[in-house]
Amino acid sequence: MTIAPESQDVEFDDLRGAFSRLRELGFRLSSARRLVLEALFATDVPASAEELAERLSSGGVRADLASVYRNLETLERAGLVRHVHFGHSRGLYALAGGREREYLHCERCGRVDAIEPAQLDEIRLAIRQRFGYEARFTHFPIVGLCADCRTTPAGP
Amino acid sequence: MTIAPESQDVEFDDLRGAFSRLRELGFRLSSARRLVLEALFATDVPASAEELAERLSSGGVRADLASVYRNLETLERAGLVRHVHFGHSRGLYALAGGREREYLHCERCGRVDAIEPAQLDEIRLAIRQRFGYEARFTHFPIVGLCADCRTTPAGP
DNA sequence: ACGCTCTTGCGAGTCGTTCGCAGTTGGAGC
DNA sequence: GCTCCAACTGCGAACGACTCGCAAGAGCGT
Repeated sequence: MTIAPESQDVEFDDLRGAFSRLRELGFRLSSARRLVLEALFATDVPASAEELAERLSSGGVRADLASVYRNLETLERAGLVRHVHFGHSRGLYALAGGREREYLHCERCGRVDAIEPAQLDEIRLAIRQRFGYEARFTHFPIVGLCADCRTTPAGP
Repeated sequence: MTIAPESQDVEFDDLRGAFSRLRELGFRLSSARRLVLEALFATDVPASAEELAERLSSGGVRADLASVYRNLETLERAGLVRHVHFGHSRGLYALAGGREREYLHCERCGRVDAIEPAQLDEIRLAIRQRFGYEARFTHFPIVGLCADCRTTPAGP
């Protein structure tokens, strides 16, 4: 999968905004869809499809994993959601729009820093000037050694 | 998978160097192993495990895909090989050491630029100063829009 | 309230990668 | 050069993370 058709950058700051954005694009606001969005608005930590499915079904709503995947794909096309990969882990889903973050990941200790896109603008600019690319660290994080691991002698 | 135990950065510039590095670490130089390394030295384009397996068997050597994976893992532990991911594609393997490259990937047109690590040092420095991370774009590339795609109106 | 379509649950399938195991082989030591 | 044994191999089966096909169900414009 690459990034989907409709997914221009969208701004929205709350559930309502996300809902109406969905409708604008002609998608239905099924209850599963609504609940997935609510679950994502309720946390700042990216969640896997499985976690989201569990959250829904523990909230009393039947939630088939395949449907959760289909819904996440829809939400991603609508520009409301994004997913990230850390290492070789499964995809983790988080809100896009005003809630979008970019990530730094330490490959030694597993630490993840979620940062506001604006904080990366300087680096984005340097990359653009040197290589012509407008970079985004949303799907793949910036990977490396964090300050602690960098200064600690390589353990096993 | 994260990065493996022995895989400190290693320098080596030819097959011999790679062979002796392997032996130093107590790994055997099986013919399959030798051929995988030869195949990687013969190209600059990262190759999938399957492609490597085919290359071996078309060279007359039986090459089970599972063994190729195991060998690539060994070579990766030895610091001789790395693998990259572009988008959601399978892992692609390439030489490390003096032949190591870092990557830029356009998420719109699929273009990949392989660049010498030194060319990224300025950006690496900026990231380290701001966030403390020593970044490496070897496992995950820098993802974004290349200059062409950036200036072309979004097509479908 | 109706009906067209979009969505859903379920079961089965795919793809890339890994595992278990029994047989094979590289290479250190003689 | 031969022996021996841990390291390696092929094979088949398993794995996790998705994805698909289909028949049944549910939004929502009218």
